[in-house]
Amino acid sequence: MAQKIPSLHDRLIDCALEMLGKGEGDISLRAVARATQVSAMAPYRHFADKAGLMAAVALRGFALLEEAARTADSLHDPAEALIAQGMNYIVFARDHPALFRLMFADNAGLALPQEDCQGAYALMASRVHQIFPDQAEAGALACWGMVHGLATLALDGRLPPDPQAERAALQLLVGAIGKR
Amino acid sequence: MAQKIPSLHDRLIDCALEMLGKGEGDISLRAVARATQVSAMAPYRHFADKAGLMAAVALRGFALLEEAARTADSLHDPAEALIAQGMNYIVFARDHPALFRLMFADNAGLALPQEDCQGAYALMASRVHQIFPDQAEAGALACWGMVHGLATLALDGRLPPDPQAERAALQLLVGAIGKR
DNA sequence: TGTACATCAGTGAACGCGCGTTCACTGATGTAC
DNA sequence: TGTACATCAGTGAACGCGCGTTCACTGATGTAC
Repeated sequence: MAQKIPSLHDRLIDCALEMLGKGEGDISLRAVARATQVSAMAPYRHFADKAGLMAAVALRGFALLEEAARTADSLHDPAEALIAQGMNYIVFARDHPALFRLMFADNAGLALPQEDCQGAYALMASRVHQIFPDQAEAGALACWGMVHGLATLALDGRLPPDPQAERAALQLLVGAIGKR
Repeated sequence: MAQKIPSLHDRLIDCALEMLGKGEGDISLRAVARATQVSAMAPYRHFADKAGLMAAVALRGFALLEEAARTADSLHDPAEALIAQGMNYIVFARDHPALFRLMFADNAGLALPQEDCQGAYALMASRVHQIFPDQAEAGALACWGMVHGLATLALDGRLPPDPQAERAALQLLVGAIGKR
């Protein structure tokens, strides 16, 4: 069977992801082209402009984040599953700081289709709904907010890396929601 | 009595704050100099480099944030005071998006003295301690995380502006902490 | 009081840089007849 | 089967831009004697 040769379109995204993975914060279109061993102009065959490429990269990021959330969600106990989701969210951010930042960079700039960015959130909201249907909306916002805040603070060097402390904070919220 | 004439040092900071207030995200050193009606080189008389000026601006931001927290903290009921602090934190971010982003931009870059950035957090932590001494640490992290996360998500256009929803999320956490 | 000198805040021209993007092009591949 | 043409992916030189920063300078103010 024929080996699938990735198109330049996909290779550019892969290279950009890899560069972000190496911690380079601001990546330029030219640098991505360079890393892909292609001329500076080649990306324009596949993306309208730099923002187009970055949007595609961010979408891949959201898919990865959703995957991480789905893995965590496989736990049986609902509260444990919710907490695991949250912890994975934070781990994802720590593991892919530059990508995470790109994904949540001011939405107005990239204008991604909303439904593609909400997989992880939807999973979280559905667990909250299961545990505490009375205040599902506030609970989901609370969870997402806390988890996203801890992730952001960690990336910005405002928190000592201490998963136990983060888990304790999450448990406080989830446990409290569950026990009311 | 002599009118105090602000030095260029202070005027540069003021101008930078004003530019950030107008929503300009990335401000260049040259642009600040231009706005202050001074040559591109003049800032170097007062700051070692661009990072030096930005650090000074960020510090002013932290002072403003602490002030906002202090105002909110004057409420009598401890839980109400804590919630008000959190709401003011979010309001501050919405009112000064570019400044807020600068303040929390990757700490490694600016290297601000830690104690000058923690006024608002300390106030929050002390209320949490008052309400729930048993788990003061996890509670403080939970509160800060949630509030910072909601603020960040709001700035990045991920949340519809809905203070009631944010308050409900906060109440869920604070109420739960208080009632255990 | 006058003079000589040091300090200080700000100027203005210039540097080198990497960037996003434009332009006209080349050569390979597909397709109609 | 051959030929003529269109399409497509990629090249490479060049553009204009704003940036942070350097450099040598100017002119005003303070200070020692």
